[in-house]
Amino acid sequence: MSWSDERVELLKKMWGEGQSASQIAKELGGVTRNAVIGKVHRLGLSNRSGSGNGAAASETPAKAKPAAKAKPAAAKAKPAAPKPEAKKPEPKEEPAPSAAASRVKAIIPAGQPLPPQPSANEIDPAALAKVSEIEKKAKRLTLMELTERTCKWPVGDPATDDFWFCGLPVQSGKPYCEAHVGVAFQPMSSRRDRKR
DNA sequence: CCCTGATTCGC
DNA sequence: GCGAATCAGG
Repeated sequence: MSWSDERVELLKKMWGEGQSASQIAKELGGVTRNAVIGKVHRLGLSNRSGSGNGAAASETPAKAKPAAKAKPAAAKAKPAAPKPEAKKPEPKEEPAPSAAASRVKAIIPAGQPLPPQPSANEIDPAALAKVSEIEKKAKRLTLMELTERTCKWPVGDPATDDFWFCGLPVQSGKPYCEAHVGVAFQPMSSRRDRKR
């Protein structure tokens, strides 16, 4: 694969959007993230820290990057209210994307919170807003496309066509992306005790 | 362990 | 110019 004009443009665009090199590489196809980074440098893009070296200017993508394009996503879907438990038409049980990898470790370690039950939970509005925000950028993966490191947050109703998994990069080790970890880990504080 | 970008250097 | 290998950090 060579760096055609179009590919370079896409590279520039995505880099400008704050996409990671690996994501760009994946999108382009036929190149590794190293290739992308190398090209970025050759193009004179790259960092803003200008100095030095050694230290990677780690930037958190999906942060302060208002980009409303890239992928034409069906705009709608009700914000928030993810359904727990994806039931697929197979008599299988919980999603177990680890099939291949297996033996490594459980994808969802015991004690890991499951998605909140819509009826039995109140989630921080800010976290929810964040979620509906990122869901626009979600990869919308199917069950089979999930991997050990894609967000497994279910969106929509499994019984309808509108069902998919977030699919964004997970937050190290956890089963969900950053935003979804945010709501999944909500401490049940908003539990005002009902004084019967 | 996973990830990120940065740099080097043989091709 | 290219990108794998390596480095450095989170």
